[in-house]
Amino acid sequence: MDAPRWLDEREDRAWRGYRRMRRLLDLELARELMQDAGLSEPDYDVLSDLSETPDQRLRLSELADRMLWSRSRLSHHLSRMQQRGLVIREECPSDGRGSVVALTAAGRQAVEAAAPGHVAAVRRHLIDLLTAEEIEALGALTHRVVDHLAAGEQRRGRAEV
Amino acid sequence: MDAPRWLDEREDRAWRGYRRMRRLLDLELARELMQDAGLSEPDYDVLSDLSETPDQRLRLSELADRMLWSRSRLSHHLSRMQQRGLVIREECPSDGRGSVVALTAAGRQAVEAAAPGHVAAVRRHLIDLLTAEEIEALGALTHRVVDHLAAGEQRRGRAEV
DNA sequence: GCCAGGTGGTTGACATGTCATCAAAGCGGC
DNA sequence: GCCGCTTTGATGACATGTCAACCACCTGGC
Repeated sequence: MDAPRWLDEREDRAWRGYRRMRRLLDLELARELMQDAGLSEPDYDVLSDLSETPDQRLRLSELADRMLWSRSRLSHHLSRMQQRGLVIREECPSDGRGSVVALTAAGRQAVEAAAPGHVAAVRRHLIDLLTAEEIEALGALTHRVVDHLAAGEQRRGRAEV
Repeated sequence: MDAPRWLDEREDRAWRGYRRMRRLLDLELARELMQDAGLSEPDYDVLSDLSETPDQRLRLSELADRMLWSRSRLSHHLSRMQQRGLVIREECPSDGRGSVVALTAAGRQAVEAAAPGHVAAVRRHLIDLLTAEEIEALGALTHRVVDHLAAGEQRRGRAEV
C-alpha cells in the first residue's frame, strides 16, 4: 500500500464540517418537523415524493428508486404509514405482482400542512445562510459527486456477477 | 402564516443535491469500510476520535459531546464494541460516577488498518472531485451552518425550562 | 454533616433499518 | 403451452438508535 495521502488542513476542515453539518442539520430539521407537523423526515419524504407525481400514486419500486431506499425498507415504512392512514396500497392493474402506493386525503393534508414550515426551516438553517455563489457551488459539487457515485454503482453492477 | 417562500430552481438543486449526495456517499463509504476493514462508520468514528486523544482514552460524556451522540447511544454502542474487544471501559479516578473508554491494542490496530483505505475512499468519492475553491467554500459554508445551529441550541437550552 | 437537586452512565422497551428468504407473478426460449 | 429464471413486494430475524426511567454519586446551601 502506498503512503496514504492524508487530508490537508483545508480538506479536513471541509470534511469535518460536512459531517458535523449533516448531523446537526438533520437533527434540527427532524425535530422541528416532528414538533410542528407530527411527521418524521422519512414520512415527509414519502409524502412529498408522492404529492409531486401527477396522480398522487407510484409503483413501490419506482418510489424506492427515487428515494434511494431498499424495497424492504419502503415496504416496512409504508405499512406503518398505512396504519396511520397517510397512504394506501392499491393493486397494480398492469402487473399482478406489483403494488401502487397512493396518497390518502389525510396524507395530502399532512404534507400540505407540513410543507411551508419545513421549507422555512430549510431556509432558516441552511439556504438563507449561504451566498448565491455558495448555493451555486453546492449544487454543482453535490451533483458531480452524485454522478460519480452513480457511475461507480453502474460499474460495480456489471462487474460483480 | 405568510405565503411560503418556496425554493427557487438553484436553491432546490442545491438542496436536492445535498440530500442525494449525503445518502449515496454515506452508503458507499460505509460499504467500503465494512468490506475492507470490517468496521461500521460509527465504529470507525469512535475509534478515530479515541485514537486522536493523547492518552487513547476519554470520558464517556466527553466522547459523546464530540461525536454529537446521546449518552445512551454511546453506551449501547460501546457495549457492542467492548464485546468485540475494540475498546474497554475503565473507572474514572476523579469521579466515582464516571467511566472512561480506552482503546485496546486490537482497537488501535483496527483503526490504523482502516484509516488509509477510508481516507482514500473519502478522497476518491468526494475531496478529489472538488476544486480548491469548492473545498474552501464547503469548509466555510458548513462551519457557518454548524455555528448557526449550535447557537440556536444554546438559545433553546436557555429558553425551555 | 446532611439533604435536595443535578449529573453521569446504564438499562429496557420500543421504533426504525438491514439482510436473507419467500411466494406469486411475469418473461422468454423452446 | 411449458419451464426455468427474473422481478416484485412482503416478511421475520436481527442490528442499531431513541426515549424514559433509574441508580449511584457529586455538589452546594444550610
